[in-house]
Amino acid sequence: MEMIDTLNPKQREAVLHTEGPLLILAGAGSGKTRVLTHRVACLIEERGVNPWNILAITFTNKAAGEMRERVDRLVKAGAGSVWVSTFHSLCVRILRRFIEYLGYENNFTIYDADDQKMLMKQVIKNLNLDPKQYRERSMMSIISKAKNELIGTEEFRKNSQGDWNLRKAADVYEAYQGELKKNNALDFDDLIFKTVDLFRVNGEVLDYYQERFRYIMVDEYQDTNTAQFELIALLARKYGNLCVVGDDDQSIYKFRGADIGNILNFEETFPGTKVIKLEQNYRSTAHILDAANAVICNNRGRKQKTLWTANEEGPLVMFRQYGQAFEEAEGVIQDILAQGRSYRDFAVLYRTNAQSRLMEEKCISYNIPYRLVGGVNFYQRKEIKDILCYLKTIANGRDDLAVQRIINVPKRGIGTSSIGKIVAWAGEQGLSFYQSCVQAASIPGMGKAAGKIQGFVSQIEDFARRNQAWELGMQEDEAFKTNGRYGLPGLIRDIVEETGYGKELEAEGEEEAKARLENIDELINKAASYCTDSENPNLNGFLEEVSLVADVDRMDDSEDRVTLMTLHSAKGLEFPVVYLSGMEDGLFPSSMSIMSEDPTDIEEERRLCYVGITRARERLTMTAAQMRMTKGETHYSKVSRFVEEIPQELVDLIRPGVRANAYASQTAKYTEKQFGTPKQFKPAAGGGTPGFGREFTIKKAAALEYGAGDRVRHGRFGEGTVQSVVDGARDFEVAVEFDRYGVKKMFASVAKLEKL
DNA sequence: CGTGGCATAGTTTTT
DNA sequence: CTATGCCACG
Repeated sequence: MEMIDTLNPKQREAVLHTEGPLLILAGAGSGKTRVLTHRVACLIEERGVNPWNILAITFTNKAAGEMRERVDRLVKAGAGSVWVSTFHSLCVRILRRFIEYLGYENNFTIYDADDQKMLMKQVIKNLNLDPKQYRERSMMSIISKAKNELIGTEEFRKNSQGDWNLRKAADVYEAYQGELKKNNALDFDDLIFKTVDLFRVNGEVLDYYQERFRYIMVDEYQDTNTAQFELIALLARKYGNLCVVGDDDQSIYKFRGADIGNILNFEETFPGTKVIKLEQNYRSTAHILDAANAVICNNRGRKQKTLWTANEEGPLVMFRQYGQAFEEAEGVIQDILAQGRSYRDFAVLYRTNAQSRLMEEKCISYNIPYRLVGGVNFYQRKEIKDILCYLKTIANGRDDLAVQRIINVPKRGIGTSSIGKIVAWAGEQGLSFYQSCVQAASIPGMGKAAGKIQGFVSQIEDFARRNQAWELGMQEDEAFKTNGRYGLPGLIRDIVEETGYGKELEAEGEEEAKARLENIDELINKAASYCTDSENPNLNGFLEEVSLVADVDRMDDSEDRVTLMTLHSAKGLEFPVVYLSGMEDGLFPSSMSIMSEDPTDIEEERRLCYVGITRARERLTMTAAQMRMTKGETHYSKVSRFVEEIPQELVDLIRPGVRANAYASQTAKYTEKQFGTPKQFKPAAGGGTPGFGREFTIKKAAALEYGAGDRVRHGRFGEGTVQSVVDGARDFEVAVEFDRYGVKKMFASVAKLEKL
């Protein structure tokens, strides 16, 4: 396994430790994906593990895709059998096979946040609760929290004794689950919850998957919630080969139920755990990393570790404060233009999606191509949801929500009163909404609307017939697969045309309608590529794939564009040049976290800041505005406390009325007096080696003039004693105990140590 | 039954 | 400020 030579000792250790529980604490940019992929390779090629028995879990499809690709490249045979998947798609696959044990049908549909909201609204209405007092939002978050904690309806009710409000919430929870079940639907949290449920209820199914997944790896472990933890723990219980990779400093999803305790207590939970820390960062310049460390070390309750790098110092971190928020946006955009590098090298990050607007406007006015991640998800757009609801109705008439959404879109003259009658009839007869539609003629008092409803039903039936013909035909005939005759794209086109949906949009004639039609075209393209890429394309498979995509997943980096996104979306990504905008107290950290009684709320924000800083490879600029409009009011804010936490000497700062560190213009240079020998910072050429962090050119010396025990001097860390010298493949790796900075490891050629 | 106008609430972050 | 939702009128 020659590729092992390219790993550093710690990485190598992590790769070779294949048996038993393993916790890899991987700092930002320390090459964890590399370790994971090599570990898979090691399992298969060195340990003789059947690829079929390996499971790698990630949080996003994008991460899963990247890992899949790299495993395929690394492993010659059998890589395809390794199961690389997100938590959610793993669970969907399991549930599609075995959910009948829980009383659902295996063609269940998956509800997204919008669907949940609609359903919740109905539930609150049905229970005759005051919608002012019981908001969908807060009810949903209570239920979501419960599910993430694996608290089912009965247990929730038990816990709610004594608290009137909680008892009401228990009613809502129960009714909500009842509706979901009636619709044969699961929400996102259910996917995990029900899978754990399944494993607990049915020992055979659990055993089957325990046998199947003898080696389990989990990425971004710090962001797992209780349900996910339990899922993994159950699966790993039999063989105990569980390897988790994470960084407690990058835990940023507490609001979604992520429990940082899962990583902090891993060693206690899994006795005999081997812990390996990856502390060498290959991504960022020393200045960027120092800034990140300076910020994060203000947090308590973290695993002690210090990220270090052998990379160049790089330019100072820049901080710019502007007057108005639009001036901030303007400043960022002009800075981007002034650097004259590829647009794809830049990312502008912010705390809240609302901030994207100003940046977008400036990009448009300066004609800068940009890619917006997040905000309104493609699949949440009205027209896309409409079409998808047609498809859902065709696939599974039991999804009442979907049917109700489209029954009068486009206008068929079926109004709220008719729909009310259908719902009532369905309730009386114990039918689904759609079944009730089928019987429209027998519903009392329906009148003229009955014919219209029947028209709708026969249209759906017609589509369903065509789809069935395609799905059956496809299995016998390869040509069907590639949309040669009909297929999914054809079905969507027919829906748009035959229902009059397209006509209705065209009739509007507005700019917006045109954009909608284009979006539908994009959906058709998506369907076409699904049909070609998928082994066994079918309608349900398509709906499933579509319901599990996040926005980052769709981020294609082939085009040369500036990336705009939230700090949360940026996790796991890296860019040569990063802007952290809106560095204002009250915005980042958010006022919620500042007001909060719980001091760990601020710590979560700080971790978010740490994530943001460590996305940058070469150049980091933080910006803030003194004034910003929110809810129609101008707010004045102070500079974010996180900025203040960065030592002054690391920052090139400009703010109205204040100057420090002799402003050094766009191409930062840095002051000799502070850092000793100035180094020429040369940004590596854009689009370098894909995937793994940038490394600056290293020339290995033939031999070193110093050895263990010698006193040496370093440009930045001062004097120290050499602890060890390891002759690595590419360079000597030297560990030095500095008098003032503690132990640091570094590459000899980069560190340029001077023997005393 | 559909539309247009007005009132109100809302901002964290998302698989 | 903006998006959504509700109500009243045609």
